[in-house]
Amino acid sequence: MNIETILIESIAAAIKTLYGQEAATDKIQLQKTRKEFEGDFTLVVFPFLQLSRKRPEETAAEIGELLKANQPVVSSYNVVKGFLNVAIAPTYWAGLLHDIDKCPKWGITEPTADSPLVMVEYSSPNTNKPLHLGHIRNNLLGYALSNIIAANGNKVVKTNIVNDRGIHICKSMLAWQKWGNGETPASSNKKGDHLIGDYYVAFDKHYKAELNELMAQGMSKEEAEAASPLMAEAREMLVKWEAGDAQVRKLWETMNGWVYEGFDETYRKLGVSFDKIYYESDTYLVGKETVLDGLQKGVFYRRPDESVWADLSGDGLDEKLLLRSDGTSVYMTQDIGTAQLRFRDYPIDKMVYVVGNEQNYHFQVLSLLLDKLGFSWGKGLVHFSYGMVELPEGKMKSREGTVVDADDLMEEMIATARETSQELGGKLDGLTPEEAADINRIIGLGALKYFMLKVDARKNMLFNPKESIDFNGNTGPFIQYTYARTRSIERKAAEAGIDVEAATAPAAISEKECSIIRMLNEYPSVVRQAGSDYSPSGIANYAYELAKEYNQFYHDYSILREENTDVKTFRILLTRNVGKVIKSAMNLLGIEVPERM
RNA sequence: GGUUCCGUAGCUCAGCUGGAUAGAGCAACGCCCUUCUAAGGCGUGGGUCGAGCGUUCGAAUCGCUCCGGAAUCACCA
Repeated sequence: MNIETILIESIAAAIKTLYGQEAATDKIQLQKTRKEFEGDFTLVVFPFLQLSRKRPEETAAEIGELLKANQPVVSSYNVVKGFLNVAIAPTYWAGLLHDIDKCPKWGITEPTADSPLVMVEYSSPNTNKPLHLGHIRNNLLGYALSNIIAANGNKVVKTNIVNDRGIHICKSMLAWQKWGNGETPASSNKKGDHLIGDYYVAFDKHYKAELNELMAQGMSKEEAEAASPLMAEAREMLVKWEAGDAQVRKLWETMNGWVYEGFDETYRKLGVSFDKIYYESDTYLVGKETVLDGLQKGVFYRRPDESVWADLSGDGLDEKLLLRSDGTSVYMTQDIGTAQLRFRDYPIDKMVYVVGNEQNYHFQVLSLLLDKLGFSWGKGLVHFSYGMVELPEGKMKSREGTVVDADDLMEEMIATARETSQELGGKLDGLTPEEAADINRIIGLGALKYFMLKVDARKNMLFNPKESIDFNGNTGPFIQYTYARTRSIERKAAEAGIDVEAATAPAAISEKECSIIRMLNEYPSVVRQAGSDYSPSGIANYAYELAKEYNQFYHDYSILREENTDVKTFRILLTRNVGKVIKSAMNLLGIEVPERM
């Protein structure tokens, strides 16, 4: 039983004894005692004044006195106004540290055979351009979220839906045909996704030139867009693609293949992965079938022009198009098809979509539609809606060339980590160049990942490329640095032949040590909270608080040079578990942690 | 216009199931490397928590009304 439960039960008993009435347990709220006061936990007594009919100070003192008398883990108490601060016996904290040490996966709940299956969709790229800053936020959030959900005892399937068909990819294909001269990733030594992205830009450039020319001949913008031969060719290509034209399909497969190789490299570098990838080229026809099926069942209706609609006015929403009058599918149709396929593949209990908040309305509609179509998880689907990453100039605009490329950004972060460690001097002495490079990679990406994850996902966040991401203060590297210190202490303790297992509770434990153990004790509930709130930032901020607390401890107390053997081994035990929890928290976030730095 | 989300220090952000004097980091200014890793520690300055009203013993936190910003409301994806 954890310490908070023990206290709450004792307090309930104390109130019963003192005032002869039961207090609702949810009224008994314990919080961490603020730093400026003495004690570990604080009880707010205001809610019990009606029962006690006494002044707050008196009430608090009475409860405190009874607690101290009846509950051995309570070593002392003090009262400030209506706040009862109770201190927990250091021996209790010492015992708790041993318990935590014995638990290799502290805070983590492993799934069992009958745990619910949660599918998490994230990333969802288009195959016509490389990944950018916005995708980085998406990928990091999606991956971290999957880990957090899994750590709460769920089976998790990470999935990615690749938008591999449509007019956008035809544009790249057409441009490559026209101006590519057979260029390949190998021939130009360029990542496949970047190569395709370049042709997408090339199309846009030629298309614009064409429009300008047509407008110079006296056409309006709309007329020019309708008359553009280039766009007509792209549309024609899409029709051929849908008809299964062998040549177009061949080109499509080749070029998408290049893109996937590029994406794989980016994903690998970012450290994210998927259990199952779906392609819209496979799901959009299923979506069409599912919609027609729904039409038969009377869930949807057909208009005179043959288009198919869902009427959601009963749910406070509008009418929504599902199939165009020419029978082709729209975005929503594809998502329905993807859902259908997934449901065939897995016994999904809950579906989580990691998609930007610009699509809030889309997912509101999707949830209703899936429910109407009979998907058990439709109503309860979670749209994990995250905010945009903004630049100081505002949103990223590919047309204005303000897009921050994912690969470039990662490289820059690693380069900055390298420069920083060189400036600091002597940091990576005695390591092979490979080891040093790996540490720089871990630190550079750690800075990037933590920067993205520590912010509440719902909020729009600002990224200033010019100021680049910090390595000091509330950052990934600070936490990694603290971890590296704990590992260094452990290594030295092992060299000295100290048996940490044999640590016994020393006669006295400092307040700082108790406070750190209290934080370690909190970890399971932090993980649980993050799981129910879908909040990677909760874990991130906890990891920082813990690292900060340990850093202060590290600075103010000697560990290895401590003379008292009991105290020394106890502090090493503390260190070991701080390291364990930091590592666990960072792993949940998808951030690696270096053994030294 | 309808809907949803966001407004906390100069900047980037925590805190929000109501609780004590609102916290970090960055930036500025001091101090601390003969001591287990200075990517560190300590200190100083910096706030009408967008505004108002309400609920209550108590509001950054809950409710309502404004103000400011973002997203969305396509036979685009």
